[in-house]
Amino acid sequence: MLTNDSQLAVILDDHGLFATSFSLLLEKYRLFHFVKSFDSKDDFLRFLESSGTQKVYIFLDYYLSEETGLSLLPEIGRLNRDAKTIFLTSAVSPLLIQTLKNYNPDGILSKSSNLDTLKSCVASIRLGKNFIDPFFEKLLENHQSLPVKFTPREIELLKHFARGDSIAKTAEKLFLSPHTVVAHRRKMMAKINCQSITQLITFAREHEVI
Amino acid sequence: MLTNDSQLAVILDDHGLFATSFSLLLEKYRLFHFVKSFDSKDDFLRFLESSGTQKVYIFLDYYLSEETGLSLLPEIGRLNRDAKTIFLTSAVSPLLIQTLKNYNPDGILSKSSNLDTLKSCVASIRLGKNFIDPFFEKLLENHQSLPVKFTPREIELLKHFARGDSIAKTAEKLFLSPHTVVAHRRKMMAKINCQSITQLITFAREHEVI
DNA sequence: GGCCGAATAGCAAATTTTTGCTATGTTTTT
DNA sequence: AAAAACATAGCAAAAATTTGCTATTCGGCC
Repeated sequence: MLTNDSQLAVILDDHGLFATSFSLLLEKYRLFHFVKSFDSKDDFLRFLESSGTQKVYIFLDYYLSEETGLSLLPEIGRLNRDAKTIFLTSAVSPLLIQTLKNYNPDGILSKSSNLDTLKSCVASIRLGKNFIDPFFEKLLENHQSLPVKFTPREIELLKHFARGDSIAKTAEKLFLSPHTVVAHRRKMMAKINCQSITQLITFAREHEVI
Repeated sequence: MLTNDSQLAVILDDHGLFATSFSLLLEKYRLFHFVKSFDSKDDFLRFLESSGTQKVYIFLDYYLSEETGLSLLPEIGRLNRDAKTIFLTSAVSPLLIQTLKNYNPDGILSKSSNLDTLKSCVASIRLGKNFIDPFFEKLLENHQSLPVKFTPREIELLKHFARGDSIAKTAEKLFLSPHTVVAHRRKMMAKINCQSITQLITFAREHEVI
C-alpha cells in the first residue's frame, strides 16, 4: 500500500554487491517506487542533499569502512529532516544492538532476516511505529539474564588476559602481586564455572564483556 | 553468453536478506537461467543432492554460523563433482584470503565488489579460468610478507582451542594423541613466535583465521 | 627417485596455570 | 552500623602447558 510520501528508498552499504542486490529486492516486491543504492558515503550524502524534502527511507549499514552508520545520523537529519532511518546490520552482539536502540532509529533489521520481516518493518514504519527485528528483541532479552556480572576491575584484568598476557606479565603491568592476579582469575572462572583462561576469554568475547 | 551447461546457480549465505537479494541480481543480469538461494546449510545440501549431475555454480559465503564455507567443500564435491564453487566473502584479511586460495576454489569474490567484477568472475569461470577479485589480488600483493600461513588442519585444531578446549579434550574429540595436538600447537605458536595459546588465539582472531 | 612440508607421535624437563585453603583492608549496600 | 562485596595477598600441591629434542608416514613436486 504505497502512499505518495513513501516512494523513495535509499541504501548505503559499503558491500556493493549487497547494496545493489538489496535494491532489487525492494523493487521486486514493490516496497518502494524508486530505489537507489550506494556503497560510498559521499555519493550517498550528495544524493540525499539533492533529494530535498522528499520523504525518504534510508537503509543504513552499521559497519562502514571508516566510520559507523551511527555517525551519519546527524548529517542525515540535517539534510532531510523527514528521513526514516533503518539500520541493517549483520551484528549479533546484544551490546551493540542496545547502542543502536539508544539512538532511536525508525527500524533495526538483521541481515539474517527474511523477506517477511523486511515487509513487516516497512509496514510498521509507514504506520508510524518503530520496528526492531524479533531476532534482536530476543537477543536483548537473553542478554538481560546474563548469568554473571564482572566487576570493572575484573574486566580490566580480563582485557590483559585476552591480549595474551600471562599472570606474571599482567601483575607486572598493573603493579600487582601475581597472587592478586591469580585471585581475580579464579574469581571470574568460578563465576562462569570454567577451568581455563581460554574458556573465560571465549565467554567474555561471546558476551561482549570485553 | 549462456551455454547449456551453465544455467544453474545456487547461493548459500546465512544472511537471508543477502541470499535472497543476490539471487535477484544473478537473475536480472541473466548470468544464470535458474537461481536458488539458501540461508540454511541443510536445505542447501539437500537441494544439491537432488541436483544430480547438472553443472551448478555455487556461491558460498565464507562465514557461516557454525562452520565455514570451507568445511562444506568436501561434501559439495561428493554431491556434485561438476560443481563450480565461488567464495563470496566480506573478509579483508590477507591471511584469510590466502587460506581460501589454498583450497583452489573456482572463484573468490568480495562482497564489496561491483556488478562488473561479478560478471567478469562468472565469465572467467565459464572459460575454465579461476577468478580472484582484483581487490583481493591487491590485498595479497600489499602483504607479500604475509606473516604466516596456517594449514587447514592447524586451523581446525585452532578452533577447538579458541572454544576453550584443552590439549587433552581436543585430542579426545579429534581422536588424536595429545602429543599430536601439542605438536600442532607448538608449530603454530612458533609461526607467530608467541609463548601461549591465548596469544595465538588472539592473533588468529585479529587476522580472521578463525 | 629424492626432497620437502604436513600430520602424526613420543619422552622428559622446565614453566605456568589451576586449585584448595586462608586472610585483611576498603567500598558499597542494606 | 552491620553485612556483603571487592581488591588485595599468601602458601602449597596438583595439573596443564610449554619447550627441546627425535621420528615415521604420506603426498606433492622437480
